[in-house]
Amino acid sequence: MAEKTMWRHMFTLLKLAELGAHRRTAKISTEYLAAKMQTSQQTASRYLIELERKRWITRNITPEGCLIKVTEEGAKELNKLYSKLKLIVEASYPLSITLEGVVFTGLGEGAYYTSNEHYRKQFIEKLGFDPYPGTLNLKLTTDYDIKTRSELEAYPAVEVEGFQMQERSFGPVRCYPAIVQNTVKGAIVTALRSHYDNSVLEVISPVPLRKHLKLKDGHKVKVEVLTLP
Amino acid sequence: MAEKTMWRHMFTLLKLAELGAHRRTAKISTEYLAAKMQTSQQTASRYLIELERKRWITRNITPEGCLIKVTEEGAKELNKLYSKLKLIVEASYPLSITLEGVVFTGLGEGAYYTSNEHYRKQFIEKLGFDPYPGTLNLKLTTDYDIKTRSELEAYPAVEVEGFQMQERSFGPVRCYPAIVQNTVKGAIVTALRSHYDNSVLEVISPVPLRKHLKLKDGHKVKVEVLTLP
DNA sequence: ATTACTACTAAACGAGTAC
DNA sequence: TGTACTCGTTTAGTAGTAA
Repeated sequence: MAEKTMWRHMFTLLKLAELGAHRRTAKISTEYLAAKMQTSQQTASRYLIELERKRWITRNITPEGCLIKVTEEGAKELNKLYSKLKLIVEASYPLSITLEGVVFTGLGEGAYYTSNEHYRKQFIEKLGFDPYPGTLNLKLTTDYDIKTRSELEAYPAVEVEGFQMQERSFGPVRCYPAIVQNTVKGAIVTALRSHYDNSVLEVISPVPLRKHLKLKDGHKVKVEVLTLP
Repeated sequence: MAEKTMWRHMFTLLKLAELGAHRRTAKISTEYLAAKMQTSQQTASRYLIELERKRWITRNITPEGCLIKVTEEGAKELNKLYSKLKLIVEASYPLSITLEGVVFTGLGEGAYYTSNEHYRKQFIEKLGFDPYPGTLNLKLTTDYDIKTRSELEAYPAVEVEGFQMQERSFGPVRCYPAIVQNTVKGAIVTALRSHYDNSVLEVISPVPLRKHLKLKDGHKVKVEVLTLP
């Protein structure tokens, strides 16, 4: 999903696969491919050269046309696209939801909870990272964000179990993996405390988010919440 | 699968769906989309305008961004791509195989068989067309084509049953829907007669292929054989 | 903040053609 | 036949900016 040419290449690969070059060698001339792709012979030729460079196909050029086979790597690309589409088409909830909120300073209890060994152990195991002590608090301001956040509650989450410690009881926590400001890995946690209503988002991350993203109170932050494992 | 811009649009639609605009309304600014697509804000804006024109999405432009939802029509496009990929990725044999052969004149028995009511009835029912009397005979000349044709035998075919008529017995026929010269609908039929070996391809079609495609003996013809229903 | 226009630059395309 | 090069043309992409 990297370069810009990716989609032309993906399209070409798909066409070649349709024409029988997936899992077997097919004889496909540049002109034939061009007709199937509704482009010129020259362009089809260029595409094949590019795909060969990318190692998505192997070619054996003969006087009657190219013997083309999609490589393992090429097949992997088709599979990746297929999986992505499968999730989108078959899932009943979106793959990701982006929320935006304004940074504010909380009561400082986040550090206590994220440092708690019972929670921490589960975060590491279930989210794949050791949370930096503390949570980043975001206030959702628009109706859209508040509405969207409440939609989120219905989607499956990573469940972190509660526990009893001495005479205090710690409730269960629902987490969603998330990407903060399109760059930093983290998660949003809900019901960690009951102090805040659902116009507040609490974000944890392996790195200190405020320092790392140079955030101050009042800054706007985008969080892309991922709903599927 | 028509225009050239199709793939840019498909890519954009897929991204929007990933960002949550599938089956729900998502707030996605042109700048955010641009970052996700690794392009400029202006280009993302253009894409959205184009998608809206195509009615693949609906937009509600607000000062904080666009409220975007993929339309029914857009969802249908995603589904189409998904189905196509599903066939390619999950099927154990290719979707189509293209063979090339040289026109030659047979013994003229094809007309007798294709006109036979027992066969004809089944062709109409199972292939969806009433065959023009006669078959187009193609001689496969290259090793590639002969080898590919024999691969074909292993793939599921449309089975036309044999029958007894008076004292003669007519054998079963295996058919594969096909597209002749990239334009004309038809089918290849095997075992209609045992006179020819597997370096010969017999093609039937609702139209008179020789006349329709202005074919003479010795002309090369490409037949795209479809392996799936 | 946004979106999207205009004017320009960069890239892709395809006709002609060599091999 | 084939493929793929050069090169002029067309189209896509972006910077600047208005609304």
